[in-house]
Amino acid sequence: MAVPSGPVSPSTEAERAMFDFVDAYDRAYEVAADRHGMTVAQACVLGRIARPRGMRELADELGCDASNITQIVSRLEARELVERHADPHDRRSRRLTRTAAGDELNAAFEKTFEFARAATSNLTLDEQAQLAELLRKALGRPA
Amino acid sequence: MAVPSGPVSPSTEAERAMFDFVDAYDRAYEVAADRHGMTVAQACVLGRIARPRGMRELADELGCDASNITQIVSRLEARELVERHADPHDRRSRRLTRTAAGDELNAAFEKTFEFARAATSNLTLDEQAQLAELLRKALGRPA
DNA sequence: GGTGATGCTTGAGTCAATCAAGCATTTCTG
DNA sequence: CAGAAATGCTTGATTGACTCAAGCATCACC
Repeated sequence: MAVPSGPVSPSTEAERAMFDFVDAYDRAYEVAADRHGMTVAQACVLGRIARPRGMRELADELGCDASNITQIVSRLEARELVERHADPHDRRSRRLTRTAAGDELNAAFEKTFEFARAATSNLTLDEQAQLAELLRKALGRPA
Repeated sequence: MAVPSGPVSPSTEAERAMFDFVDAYDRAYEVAADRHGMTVAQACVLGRIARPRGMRELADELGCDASNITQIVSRLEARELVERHADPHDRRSRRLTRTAAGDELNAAFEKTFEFARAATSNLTLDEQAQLAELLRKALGRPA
């Protein structure tokens, strides 16, 4: 089930458009992950290990418990997509890296998840800039 | 963990803005559900029972197995938020309805999930219309 | 040099989700 | 009309995500 799967009683046309957009994005992400034999959480974690990362770091970024990351990383490690290395500066910490296979799978995933590319390709450059600005403004985080 | 929790190597400013927007939406939804003692899936299902619905119907809409709906509805039913009634026209089928408590909780949830309202309130009416149109166009589903 | 914080893991438990079976009912078809 | 196929839902088994509570090792500080 994509999250949150559709409109929540949107009251305006703009709200409905936002809901539909988010819904389409989430579903596309899920489909892409699945197509590469990953869960959403796994694709999400794998994607973040472009550079060496710590477990804690990822947990904070994703807003979840560290033990959750332990578990997800263990599954990725079992498939030899990521590796846990020792951190030379702190022996409690782990430096996560992607293996070559992990890099490959991640690239394949991103290629499959063409949602954003498709979305932008439906817009002119001007429109893209406009959309970006409006989304930022809507979030209350002006560029 | 919000899904999909952040950018997937976005290559353009517009793509990054979309990612951030979706991420913020998903997180807000999760927080709101949690605040009312529901999971994302539960809030999502509850929200769709504004009018009587069948199990199959919901499963199709959410793109998941019917047995998944059975399970989620059972939890909502245990909390007396929804009820399963017989369908007079098809005795295999169930007509799901919200109880008064279910209506109330759903309303409270929607009030808490102020994401869309907040987002639109950051925009002028003109900008809202523009955003809606751009999102539709990006999705390739012109209004 | 001990005390407390920090980074990670383990174990127990809940929920979401899928698949395979199975039951009851409806619908189609010969 | 009767038998076969399809449909709507549930159950049971299994996997994964997620949380919390504990615990271990290491670091940081006073």
